[in-house]
Amino acid sequence: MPRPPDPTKRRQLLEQIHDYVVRNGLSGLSLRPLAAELGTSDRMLLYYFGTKDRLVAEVLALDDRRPLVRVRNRLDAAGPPRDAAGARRLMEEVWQLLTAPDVRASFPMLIEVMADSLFHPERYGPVMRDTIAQWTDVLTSTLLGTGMPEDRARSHATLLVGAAFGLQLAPLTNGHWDQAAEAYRDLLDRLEPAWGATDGTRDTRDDPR
Amino acid sequence: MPRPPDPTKRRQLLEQIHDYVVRNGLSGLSLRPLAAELGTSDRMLLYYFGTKDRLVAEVLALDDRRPLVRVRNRLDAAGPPRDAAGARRLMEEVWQLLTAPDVRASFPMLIEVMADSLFHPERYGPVMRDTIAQWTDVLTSTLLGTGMPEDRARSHATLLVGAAFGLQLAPLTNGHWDQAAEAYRDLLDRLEPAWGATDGTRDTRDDPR
DNA sequence: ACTTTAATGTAGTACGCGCTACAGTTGACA
DNA sequence: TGTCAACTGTAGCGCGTACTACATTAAAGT
Repeated sequence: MPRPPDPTKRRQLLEQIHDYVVRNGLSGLSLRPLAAELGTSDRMLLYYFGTKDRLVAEVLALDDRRPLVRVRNRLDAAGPPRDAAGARRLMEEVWQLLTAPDVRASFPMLIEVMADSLFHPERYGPVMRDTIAQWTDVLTSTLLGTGMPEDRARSHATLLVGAAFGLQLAPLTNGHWDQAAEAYRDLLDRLEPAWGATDGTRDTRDDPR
Repeated sequence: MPRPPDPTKRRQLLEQIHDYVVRNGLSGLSLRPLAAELGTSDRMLLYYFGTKDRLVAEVLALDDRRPLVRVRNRLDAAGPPRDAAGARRLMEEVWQLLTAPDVRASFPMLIEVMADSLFHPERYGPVMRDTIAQWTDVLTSTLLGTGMPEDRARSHATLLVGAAFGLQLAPLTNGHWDQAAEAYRDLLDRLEPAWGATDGTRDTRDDPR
């Protein structure tokens, strides 16, 4: 009901809520326990955010914590790879970004949101619906920069995104992260052999010819 | 109306509930709307299943509707592939099984359960925790049957499962199923080139097209 | 000093939830 | 036909939920 006149405190609160949600999930989120852990009251949360739905929406819209945004920023910053080795390095960096500790920590929540938006597409609306599509697009355009034909770029991007996503699921349940990383590297090796394989060991520092 | 002691009606009810859950999700499942759509009452559901938790557990344990069980049965029935083409055919059949309409329809629920068990591992306990690990094991042993070295078999299995899973997610949100199928086929082509070509001893990666 | 206004506490409302107590109702069988 | 046990409808309990009405504090502005 009221407008939020103190943006910094609101922002700080929002980040704390984000952390809580990442740790505890979104499906059973309840204002009172949340508020209790933040040392405040449900009354205050509603004061600042008006409604639970709006609160959740804002948590999910915390741009600088969203994996897609990070990946896109990184790819944009790097620009199109100049050679095959550069493409390979970039694809490995995508994996690095997606498996960074905080991104990894937010994956359960991300999956939760995806599952929920499959049943209720209107609920988190544009926030999530096209997440994977966006990833695919970002990767496709990057691959296009390597001179790859478009259909192959799109197919590869679809595969890379799907694999990167699916490969995160297994370790989340059983903790075998190395297997997933190895499988991803294996995929890169075989997907575009011209990119050059790192051949198992990881002494691949950038060697610009 | 009341005729039989139990088991058939209970079973029938259970299958209706399964369908409802597949359509409407599990996170917000509520006995009264569920019962209403089945033309009965919450009272009856609790009469037959005792408690909501037990009801859900039984829904998830409907073995013959679980994708993993189907895949395993199929692979068991087929036995280890006799040649490279057989392996390729089997891997394509895995995809077929995982994208069969009813399996596909149950994917959102499956993802939902996985997300939930990431936050609450005890909730669906052994039902789900090792699902992906089991898939990987099943595929690994199948690939071992082709004479592939163990580490490669495990890596490939991890990759195939991860990709098959991840590739289902994108189309669920945007409906581009052909892209996913194509990407999976692409993966098979490149993962073990020997599968696509004539028998021949499997060789390491080199020139595609 | 007075007024305004943002911030917070207290108590409560209306509702949906899982679940239960109790009272029938029905059908099989003696 | 009467009895018993399986089945089912009705009403409601206790609880947690999002959300609100009202009052109070505290500080800033004039």
